[in-house]
Amino acid sequence: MPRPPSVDEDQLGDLIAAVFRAKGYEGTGIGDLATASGLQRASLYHRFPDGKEQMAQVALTHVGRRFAAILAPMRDDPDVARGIAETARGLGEFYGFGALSCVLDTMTLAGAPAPLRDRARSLATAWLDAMTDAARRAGHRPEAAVRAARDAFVRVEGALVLGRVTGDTGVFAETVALLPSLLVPEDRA
Amino acid sequence: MPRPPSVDEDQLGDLIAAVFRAKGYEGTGIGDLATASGLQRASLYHRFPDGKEQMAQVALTHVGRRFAAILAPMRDDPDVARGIAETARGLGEFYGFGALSCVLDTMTLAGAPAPLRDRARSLATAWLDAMTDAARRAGHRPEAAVRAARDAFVRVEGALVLGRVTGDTGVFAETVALLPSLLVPEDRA
DNA sequence: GTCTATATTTGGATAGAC
DNA sequence: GTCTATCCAAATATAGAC
Repeated sequence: MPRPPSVDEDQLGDLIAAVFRAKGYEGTGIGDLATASGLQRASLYHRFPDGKEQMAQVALTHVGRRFAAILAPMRDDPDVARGIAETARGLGEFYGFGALSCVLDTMTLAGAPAPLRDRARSLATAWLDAMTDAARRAGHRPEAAVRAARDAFVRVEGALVLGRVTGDTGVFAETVALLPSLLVPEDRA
Repeated sequence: MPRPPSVDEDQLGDLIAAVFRAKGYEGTGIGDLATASGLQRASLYHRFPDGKEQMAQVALTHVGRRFAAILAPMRDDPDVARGIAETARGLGEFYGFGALSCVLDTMTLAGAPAPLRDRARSLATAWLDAMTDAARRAGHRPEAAVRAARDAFVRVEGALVLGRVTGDTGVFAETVALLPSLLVPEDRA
């Protein structure tokens, strides 16, 4: 009878994604993934026959699923402002309140395989589109909504870099707390 | 008689820094640096006997010098607002108008040697301090100056990530153009 | 499906001639 | 100071037993 996996697909995706997002594509070794997952390297190749690049794709897929869940309130809550606030909380938690990095940053350095970079771009676009749409529904004009979403993206990514470089996670915390005021117009907050 | 170097110290620092900033520490190979510099790998080891980590330190030192020059107007110009505007232009150019990455981002991923991360932090601190000081002299109160500087840092770094991930460099251009209004109080602009 | 053991390639680093 | 040639360790990937 088939042997059950020692870690299920989703757990494995989570563990792998954590390594890639901290160390980037080239900085991540199969040994790092083995250590993080509790599997031997050969077992990882059994799960992902196409090797490291496939493992990285799995990491991005996992992040995409996590992100979709985080963005859901902003997209679905009839009270858009409340949904945005809930999504902001989710983002804060997802990024370890400023202590973690973003795969969109760390996995897109020059040297990463083009398919990975493409996938990262589509993740970024999905996130930006979701914020733009929410800002629009919250009362922003189309142009202002696009700008607000870009601004939110820029501030989150920049605050994560600041946190990693200086060790100060406070700016990220403030940034996340500020997100609703960015995406919801003054007079609708 | 001693043979003159085929590339001088500063040129070499520039070429090496360009590779590290694009590919990060682990993503950069000695072969990449050799290709970029036109030297053989062994020649790089002659220049930098302590190997890759020393080469990365040289890259950071070079970036530190470039940065000092870019920050000079903001620090020295008696007309602070004018100096800030000039520094902003310098930053825009240094980052290839949004097409390049920042070493503070790419060289600080988990896995980079601690001394490198320390050096990157001190570079970031110097930049933040310079902006804080300028904002203070431009008329901001101490607390507001600190916040303005952090905001400027966050926006620049975030816009560079956005540019790398989505290919859209326009946001970085806008960000740089906006820097003076961030660092100079409304009523002093 | 996971493991131990191993093959193969890459990459950091060195030796020594010129 | 730069080069060719080489060493050696690390990393990706594979083979085959359980």
